[in-house]
Amino acid sequence: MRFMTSLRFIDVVAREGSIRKAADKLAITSTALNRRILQIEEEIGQPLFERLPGGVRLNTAGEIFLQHIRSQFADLARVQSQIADLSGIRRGHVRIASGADALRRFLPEAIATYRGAHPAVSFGLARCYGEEAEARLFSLDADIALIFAPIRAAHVHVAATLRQQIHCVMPAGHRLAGRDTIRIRDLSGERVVLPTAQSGVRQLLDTAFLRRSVEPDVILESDSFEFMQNFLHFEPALFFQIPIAINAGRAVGGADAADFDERLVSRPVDMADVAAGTLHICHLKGRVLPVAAAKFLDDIITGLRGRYSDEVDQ
Amino acid sequence: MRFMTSLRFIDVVAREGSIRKAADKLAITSTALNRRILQIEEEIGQPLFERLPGGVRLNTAGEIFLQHIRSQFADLARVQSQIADLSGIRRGHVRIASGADALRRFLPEAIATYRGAHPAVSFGLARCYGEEAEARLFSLDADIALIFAPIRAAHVHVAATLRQQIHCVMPAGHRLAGRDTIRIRDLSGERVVLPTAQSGVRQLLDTAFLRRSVEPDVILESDSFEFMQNFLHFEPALFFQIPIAINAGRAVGGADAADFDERLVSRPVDMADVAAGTLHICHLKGRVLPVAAAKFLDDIITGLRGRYSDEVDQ
DNA sequence: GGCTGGTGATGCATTTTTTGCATCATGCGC
DNA sequence: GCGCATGATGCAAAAAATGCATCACCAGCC
Repeated sequence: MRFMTSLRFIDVVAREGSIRKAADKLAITSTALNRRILQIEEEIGQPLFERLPGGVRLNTAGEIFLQHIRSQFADLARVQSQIADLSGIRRGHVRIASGADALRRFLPEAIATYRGAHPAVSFGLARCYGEEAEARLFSLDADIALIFAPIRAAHVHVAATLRQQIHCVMPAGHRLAGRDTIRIRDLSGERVVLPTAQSGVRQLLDTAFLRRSVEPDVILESDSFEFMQNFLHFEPALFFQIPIAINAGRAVGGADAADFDERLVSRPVDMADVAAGTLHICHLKGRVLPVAAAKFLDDIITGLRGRYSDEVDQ
Repeated sequence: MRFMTSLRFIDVVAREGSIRKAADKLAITSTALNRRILQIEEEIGQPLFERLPGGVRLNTAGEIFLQHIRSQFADLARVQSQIADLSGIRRGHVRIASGADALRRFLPEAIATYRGAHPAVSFGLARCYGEEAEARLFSLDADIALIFAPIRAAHVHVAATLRQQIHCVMPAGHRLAGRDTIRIRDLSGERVVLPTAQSGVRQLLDTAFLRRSVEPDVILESDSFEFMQNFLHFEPALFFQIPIAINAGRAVGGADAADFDERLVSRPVDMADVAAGTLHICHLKGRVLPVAAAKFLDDIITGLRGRYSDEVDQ
């Protein structure tokens, strides 16, 4: 879009914090970029950046204007996708910010299914924790966010929630594998593998450990569920996931979960010990999503309701 | 705003229905304008106009895109007003679409009061009937609408309502001037002056006449309240208004309404005959108004609540 | 105190883009 | 069929954006 280049430039300058660096990134000279910015500032009637010896930084007016620019871009994308939709083929690009839980099985399957119906739609996925996911919604770098943690910011609209009980995953031969449910007191002294402190699963577990005064033997912390799961093949230990991370939305069980690692079993942690967490499926409040994103959002919500019925709220 | 000229051009072409006419209006040649449009269509990837022998007309994609353009302009205005507000002085331009009722006394006073506090804010007023006012909100040609009629469109957000009983205005010496309230049956055969059929007041009256099988002697129809009121000085007749049109929001009475024409008196029409109408104060649903418009809206609503207390709803 | 390495701003020549004129092709109304 | 309107296009002139070289400024550092 030719007529938005100057605006895109401002966005890049703001992100880079320097006109010269931004010019490099944009493959133009710093002087051309500088003059575009000066021109826009003149048209606005006020400077948007404060000039520091080490570069530039947005002032308050700039912050307001940048937010406007980003919303314009997002809205243009929506309009383009809507126009493309007129010709029958659904086009577009859907940007998702997701925690590590949903991207294991659920999102790959959901995206593949959607792309089966609409091959012209492309996807972008950023793996991040709740707070960053919310920030991405706000800066319009993401259309949809899947957050397994409480929602902090008021600008986030929760389109649907999915209650998820924490499950304990262990080697098939583990002494706790015979239980139907796992109690927190069973974990005392057990070797456990935990997600990092920012993770929603970890926060629920930490609360439970504290409340029951249980101190497990934490032998590994990681932000990668895949790594932790593979680790269990080499050293017997317990680790924790929510159902959606274990198999793409089907009921959790032993043998019937075909795509789940056969050498591992998962057992729910007793609800009396650990409260169920909530997966929030969100977008930015007040925003009209592009057609592709809106339909994808619909699809995953109806898909989840079909599989989880009771646990999905809207 | 240099970077939006092409978009503004599209808006003008769409309104004019012809590239050449639009080019005249924009003081450029038709070829330059034509090429700008071709360029944008190429960037979008689809034509926005269909070419007819007598000019151009938006196609579906064009309709979508034009709506986007208008919302961009409105949003830019909001951003500019917000940025200007940073410097302490409130600037901006508020565009109001109002029926003839509110612009008699209420709006002039409200605008003057507001401008007393914020002299850098300018106003635009378009007098129109309900349906057009709603269209103006939608096309972003108006920020705020005051409509004394039922709201038809779903895209209109009603920020506040004001119930208004219809009053009958007549020369001080009229035989009905002695009554406390006017009954519809009193009007049978009386000479009356009525607003045009699109007016909310007229619609309420027509319903009442029909229901009570009363046929007054309609000697004049007009869309100008001022004209009708002045007419009463030359030929005794009855005409009808709502309180807000008679005096800028104060209780309606005889002598205490100082700014009301002294040779005329107004009496409420009995509520058993004519239902009270509703003045709707609205803006476009989902839209964030510019600072100046938002504050003005607040002001008039709180102002009305102060005067009318009971009849104002939010 | 001066030097270095970074920043954004500016004058001037060059390149790219936009504009205007003249003209063409087309379709409606009389 | 003619007149008159429309939008599209080739080509030269005007305008705008760009790139180069350079200036002015500031922080950190020796």
